[in-house]
Amino acid sequence: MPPINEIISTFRTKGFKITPQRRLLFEILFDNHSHPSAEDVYQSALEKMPDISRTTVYSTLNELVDMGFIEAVNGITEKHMRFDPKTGAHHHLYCQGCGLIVDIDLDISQLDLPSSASDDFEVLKKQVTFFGFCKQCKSEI
Amino acid sequence: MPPINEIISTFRTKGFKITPQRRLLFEILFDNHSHPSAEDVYQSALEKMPDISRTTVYSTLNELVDMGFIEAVNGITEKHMRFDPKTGAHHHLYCQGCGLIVDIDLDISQLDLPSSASDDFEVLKKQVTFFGFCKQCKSEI
DNA sequence: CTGGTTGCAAAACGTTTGCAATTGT
DNA sequence: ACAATTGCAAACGTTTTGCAACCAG
Repeated sequence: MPPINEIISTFRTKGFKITPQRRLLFEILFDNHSHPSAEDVYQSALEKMPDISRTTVYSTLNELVDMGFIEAVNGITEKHMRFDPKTGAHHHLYCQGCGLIVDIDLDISQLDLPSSASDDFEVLKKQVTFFGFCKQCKSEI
Repeated sequence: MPPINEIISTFRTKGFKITPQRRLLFEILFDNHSHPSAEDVYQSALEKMPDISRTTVYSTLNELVDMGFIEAVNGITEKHMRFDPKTGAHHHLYCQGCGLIVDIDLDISQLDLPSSASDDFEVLKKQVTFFGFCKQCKSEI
């Protein structure tokens, strides 16, 4: 996710308006590495703006995804979507106990599809997910 | 997913009964590499058993997952869950156009968490997903 | 001013649950 | 016979939508 000023200019360029709600949501997401769900973002927003609605949170998240400023996290099986302001190539570690997601930088440029599959498929992105348990969850089993 | 006989014995051993519905669902899933959703399985089942209910499909899928005979596919972000009768370590290729999922056998034993992360985390499984477009979807863009 | 935005309530979606009737063993 | 299973309908949690009032530019 780029600096908030850049997001604001892009929104204005596209004819979107900058409301206090959107400004707050940009701030909540900027540099946020917790991979929050929409509900998490809504709860954070409520602290500073008690009248904000879920509708606004969902629609702003969708706008940010459409513009490529944030991404939905792939690779985990949860009932709700989680969002990631880190948009470059990276990977994730996922704790199956508490749902913790940690960004992992790892070079997998060597890793490629077997040629049998790659002839028929154009790969745009490849991503590794590590599943397991964090220190705390491990100790609670 | 092991032979259907083996699944049936395990069900019986656990005190579960073998109904025509369950038998049909086992057959639909056995050696099925299409990574179907619950709805896909339900639609297939309807063809042979027009009165089967979604409830039965969902509960049988859950039982099979609990017993480890099938797995939920992780690595992709779709609104519905997809199931995989192939349960050993393997990877997936996912077409963002049509939702095609193809099993990929790939050795990633060399691929590990950076030590910074691995100290605090017990990795049980690591999985690669290749995102992109299949031949057909590529040509339709 | 005026079109984009908000927030409410209601709908949509996949999935789960409570329960009475039915069935496998 | 008796517990397990089925199928219906209703509930669930997350996300989307229709719409009237509101507000940023």
